[in-house]
Amino acid sequence: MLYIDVMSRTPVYEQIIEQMEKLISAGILKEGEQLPSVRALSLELSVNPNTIQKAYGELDSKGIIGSVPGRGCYVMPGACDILKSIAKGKLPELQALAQTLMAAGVTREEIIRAIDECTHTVPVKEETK
Amino acid sequence: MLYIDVMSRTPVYEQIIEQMEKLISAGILKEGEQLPSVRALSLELSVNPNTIQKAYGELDSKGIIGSVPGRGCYVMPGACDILKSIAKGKLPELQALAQTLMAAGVTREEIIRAIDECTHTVPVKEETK
Amino acid sequence: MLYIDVMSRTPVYEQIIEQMEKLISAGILKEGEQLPSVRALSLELSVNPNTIQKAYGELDSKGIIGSVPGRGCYVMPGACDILKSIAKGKLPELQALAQTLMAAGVTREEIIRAIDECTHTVPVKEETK
Amino acid sequence: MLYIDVMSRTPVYEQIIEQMEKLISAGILKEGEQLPSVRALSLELSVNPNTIQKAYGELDSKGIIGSVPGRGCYVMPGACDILKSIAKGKLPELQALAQTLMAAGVTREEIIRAIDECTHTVPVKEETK
DNA sequence: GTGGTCTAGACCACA
DNA sequence: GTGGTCTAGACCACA
Repeated sequence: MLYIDVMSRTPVYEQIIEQMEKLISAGILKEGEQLPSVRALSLELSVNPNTIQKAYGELDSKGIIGSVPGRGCYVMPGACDILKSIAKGKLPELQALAQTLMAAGVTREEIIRAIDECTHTVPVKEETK
Repeated sequence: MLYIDVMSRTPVYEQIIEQMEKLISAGILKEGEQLPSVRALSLELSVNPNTIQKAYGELDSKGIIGSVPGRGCYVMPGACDILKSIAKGKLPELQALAQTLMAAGVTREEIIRAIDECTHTVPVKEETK
Repeated sequence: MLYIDVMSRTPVYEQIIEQMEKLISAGILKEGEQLPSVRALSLELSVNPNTIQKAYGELDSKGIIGSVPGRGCYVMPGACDILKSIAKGKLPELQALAQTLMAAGVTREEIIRAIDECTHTVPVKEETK
Repeated sequence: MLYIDVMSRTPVYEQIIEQMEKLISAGILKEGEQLPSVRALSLELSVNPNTIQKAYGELDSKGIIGSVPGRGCYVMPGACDILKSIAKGKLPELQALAQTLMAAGVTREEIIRAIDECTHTVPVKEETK
């Protein structure tokens, strides 16, 4: 269900958070649905339970999942809305990056083209490739 | 000339690198021009000389500045081109961010609007404000 | 009769205790009256019988209900008085909370207003019922 | 500076959080000021560094302190405002408690008296300080 | 020196 | 079985 890149610079617990959030935003993990248990996921990913706990803890404190001792962790109702508004909160970060690039001489068009490239993974119209 | 934010999470040496690079891209520090000495900058910013050394070292290894033992550091000819191509190398990072935002439901238009906002600080045309 | 919130962080058996106690304090379950059986309530709430057992056990050990093996559980005479004195025993908890809030700058008036708000659900004057 | 009650039911890391927050709200730890380091506090309180880390991590994610790797942790500007608004967010909890007490027969007056008792540690009249 | 991440493993309350 | 807390201790980047 999840994939961990041990060599990556981004911490394991963040990789887990990111992937869980994508699964939820994509509707693969639905609101109200139960997540794999800390121990189960720890075994599946060969990662220490504490690391899973940390990831789940952060998702919980964001209000995206609710963790109920003795029963498990669940996707909270409203999780998708929260995720979208958190995402909007990251626009300034993207703005900062864009500004840096443009300060170095990259043009607006080059930036937008890059965004469109990575984004139109799904064909838009007649790609006669 | 430079400003260090001690509370910031980005390491001091990176703050220095970023600002130096902006000064060079903007043509404020011209190619061939001499940089402040490690000691001078360390005093001016109240920062450990090692930290300045590290920033200059990285700029040097990128080929943006050249340091001549005994005489000082100079902006290398071609520095601006290097900076632009490094900037282009950061496009994937921006793509990753954009993808994350769109996965969470932020639209292409919201993203482009954000980029334009932060970017058109310089008046474009008739601002009848 | 009772409602269980599976997503809640307060344990199921405590939810049952709280609601039973409210029913008794409110006089809906009168002293001497019989409670639903462990099995019946377990089915009605889709909850493990052990959990009901635990809730009833705690009510029993507080002296609020009495369980007669083979015949069922009954609200004890004097239950309301016990509940009131237990409630008074929780005043320190409320004091602690109030102190925390005031330490953070919330005023006495804001606190009292909040208490009055949530409390005056029942009309204050002339109950010509 | 801090006191840990090992026998308490409230987790050590929460005791640390609560006390730090009180010190900040009270102005004893001022905004911008540096906190004791993770290791120093861990030694002083005879508590595992991870536990301190967890406490500091939560304060950081609330925006009350900022922790800068390699340099230390600082009280963030605006910390007191955040603490007050968090405190206001706890009013519903206090309302719930008050409702429970009143449902069991405790009167409004008994509750307010309790709050005043614990609260008037500071003399009420003529502070000719 | 500073904070951050992670593993290994114990023990707890709760279901 | 579930999640939560904590210790002991390693290793990392950064100042």
